[in-house]
Amino acid sequence: MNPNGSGSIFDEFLNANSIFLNKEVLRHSYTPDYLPHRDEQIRSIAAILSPALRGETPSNILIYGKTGTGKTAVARYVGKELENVGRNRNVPCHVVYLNCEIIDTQYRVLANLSKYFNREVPMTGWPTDQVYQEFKNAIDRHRAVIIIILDEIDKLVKKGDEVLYNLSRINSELDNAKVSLIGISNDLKFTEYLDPRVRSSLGEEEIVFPPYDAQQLRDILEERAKLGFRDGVLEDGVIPLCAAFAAQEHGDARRALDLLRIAGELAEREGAEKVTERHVRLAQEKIEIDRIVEVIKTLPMHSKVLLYSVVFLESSNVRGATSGEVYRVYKEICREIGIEPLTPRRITDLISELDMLGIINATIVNKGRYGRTKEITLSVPLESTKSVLLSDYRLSNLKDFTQKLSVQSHF
DNA sequence: CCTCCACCGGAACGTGAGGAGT
DNA sequence: ACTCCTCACGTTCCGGTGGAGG
Repeated sequence: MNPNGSGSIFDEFLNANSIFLNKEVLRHSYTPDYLPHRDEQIRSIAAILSPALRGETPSNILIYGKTGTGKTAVARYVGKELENVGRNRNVPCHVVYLNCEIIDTQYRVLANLSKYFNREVPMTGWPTDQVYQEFKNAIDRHRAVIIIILDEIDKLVKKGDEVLYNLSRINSELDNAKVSLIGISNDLKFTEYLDPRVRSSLGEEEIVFPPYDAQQLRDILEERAKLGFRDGVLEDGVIPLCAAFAAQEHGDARRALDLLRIAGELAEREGAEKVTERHVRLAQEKIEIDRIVEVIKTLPMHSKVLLYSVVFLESSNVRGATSGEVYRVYKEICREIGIEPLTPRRITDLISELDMLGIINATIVNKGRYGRTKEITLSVPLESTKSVLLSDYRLSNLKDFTQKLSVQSHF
């Protein structure tokens, strides 16, 4: 027994009557066995891939759809099934999944593919064509159909379409193996940047995933909730509310699942018996705040200083400061932390950027005789914004600055 | 009705980093 | 190793603007 008089400090959190049965199924990385409202897409992908089971090369496929429309889940699901059936029928099919957001260069794609077929390739160092050769040798030893799923393929294209060109014509250089590609993109127009030959080869078949509506999102959540939560811990309104919030967010199932999971986590942390609509609203708020914090954290330094100027003015009870006022404070802060201020022209652009991001609100107002300017207000919570900004080491010594000037402003 | 404030925002240009080609 | 090109970020310059006050 520890000095606190209980077993372990984790006991309280390991308590048996947890709300969750299995939290993993509520993550969007989980591939469920049943995907509601995607039968049509599953069927068409299966139909396109079915030649693989006769040892023939399936057409390449491009899958489009916004985030959280089930593209990845469907592709992986069909891939898994194909491998299973192939194994039973003794027709070897390999499905390789690559996320191009992480694996985003030609070299890394080829190195990862080689690794999948047990060819160790150093993460860096070899000439690209040697890795390509290595990969071809690795797969061509056996008679097999290989499906390569390239998720977020648009990220790959930004760095040049050479990989896609090579992969799409690899079949003509192979004797035994057959390769076909599934590209997944949430950008409908990304093929515009492609070489026409790659475009036509890659887009032999195109499938669009429409967004889910609120009712469909409810079905999806019900399905996962059965596996993820204990019986009866969800109040009636919880799932519909999650679905409604996510439906506003262009029918994003990922968002809906996040909401449900986070609502559950919040309830659990409170020690509540049930997940209520209030928890869902709190979860919605938390997701929004997390997003803002992330955006602010990754802002360039001058934008941070600029935002801090707005924060400073608002904490001195100046709401709707003009660009001129904000700029003067900004210059002052720059001097305080020893950096060169940018010109007003540049600041105008940075203000517009912050406006676009929804962090501040800038509206043009005419004050007649007294000119024409933008009135700037903060549209995110003041205190949390301030603390995020101050957590940047370059701004950290502004804590005193706030006090110094806010004392002055009392005059 | 005219002026003129205090800024907006377009255009052109400069600069350094990073990638591709050779 | 070298040049060339592109791109993001900034600056300089400047024409434009809606309405309070004269």
